[in-house]
Amino acid sequence: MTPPSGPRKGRPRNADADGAILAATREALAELGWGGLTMGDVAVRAGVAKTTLYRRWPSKNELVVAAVAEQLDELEMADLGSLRADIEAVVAQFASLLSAPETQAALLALFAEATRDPLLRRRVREAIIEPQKRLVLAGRAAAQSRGELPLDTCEETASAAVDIIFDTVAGTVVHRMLVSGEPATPDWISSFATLLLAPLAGIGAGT
Amino acid sequence: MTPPSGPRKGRPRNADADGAILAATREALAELGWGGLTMGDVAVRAGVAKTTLYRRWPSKNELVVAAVAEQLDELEMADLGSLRADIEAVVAQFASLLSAPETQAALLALFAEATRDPLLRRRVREAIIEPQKRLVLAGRAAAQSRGELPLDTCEETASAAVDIIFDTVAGTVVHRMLVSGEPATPDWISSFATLLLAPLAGIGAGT
DNA sequence: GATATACGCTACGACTCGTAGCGAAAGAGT
DNA sequence: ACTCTTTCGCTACGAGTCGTAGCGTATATC
Repeated sequence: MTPPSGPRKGRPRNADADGAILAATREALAELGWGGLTMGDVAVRAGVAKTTLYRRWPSKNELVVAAVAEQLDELEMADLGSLRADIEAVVAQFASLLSAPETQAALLALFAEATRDPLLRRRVREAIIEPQKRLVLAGRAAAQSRGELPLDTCEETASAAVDIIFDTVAGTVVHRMLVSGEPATPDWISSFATLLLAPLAGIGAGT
Repeated sequence: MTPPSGPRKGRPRNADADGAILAATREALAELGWGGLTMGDVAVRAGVAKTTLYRRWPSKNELVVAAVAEQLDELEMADLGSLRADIEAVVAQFASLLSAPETQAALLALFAEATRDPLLRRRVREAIIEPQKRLVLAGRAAAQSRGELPLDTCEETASAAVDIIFDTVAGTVVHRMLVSGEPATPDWISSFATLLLAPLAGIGAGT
């Protein structure tokens, strides 16, 4: 995407431009959608020439992948001392991110294009989806160290559990906020955490 | 969309064309994505002139809404005698529909465009999302009549429950199949049903 | 028949993608 | 100080698309 290591000779790239372009991309995507997003418009918003965009990213697809990936890297898993609190915190954080119109349109538009372009789909998985599974792994590990969850007995089972938990959390929150368009209120988050904890914590362990 | 009631005079519309156009739209959307979908291509696939498309739908957006809505109306809630079986059946049905590339690209592309266009979003909610909540309502009613679930005590609570269940089921399945790209195997469906049943059925009722 | 609509075809203006060429700017190496 | 290399902004271009308009023709009702 960007040159592996900064070029040694010649005029250096404007360091501020990358951030400005990615922010402009998310902004434009939110207002205009994938179909309405034009490279010329992004260039004007970012205050650079259109050729500068193509000098740094090879196509619209790659530009949008970068713009969305940058946004989602903000997520963090807190350790608040209980599994329920951790779940509610990360869901709230995720929901807060998804409540920004920039992120909404950007994420969905990208997923949509990815269904047709296998290469883009791979890039989305690598750059956006897989990195976020770290949240589930961190939350599980913390809960296990606190004795809230049993330790893993089988590597394969544990991996499958991480996948299904990730699908459920990400999918449900995304669906509620982006498709149904309902906000994730504290009450809703609490209900959802209860739903998640029941099968995880076993009989009598939830609160 | 189509004239409120058939015109009384003049040449009637070709009745077969509507179906052919909608099918061609889904097919083209699957192959080319939202960005690659062209009205001219759809017209060729359907064997009609481009002007015929615009005579029946005012824009690409409206055409795709109609194409996807038609596809999702196929879903039905079976009554198999137990809540678990009903859930697994409807999830499998939903997953089967979403495994078709036509539906995948169509749904996501539409959701993405809907995030920017409030009017389109309303049309999507009315024509696609809300009608499917009937599945949750039917499943709950059947389970209540079998004594598997308690009867509703509060109208408002029941409505919120329907919403959260719908978000969770639709969101998780959509996310797994469309975003992660993993198939919904019988094992996965069974695990997911367990996850859903735990909070619903209370202690000791699941299997 | 007269009327009214749908149909297929072709052409059109406005717009976007991604590329190419230009002169100028801003650094690194000698 | 001078050269070399890369980036920058600008303008223009070919190919392709959207959505519309006009034409002649087909197929129905009154």
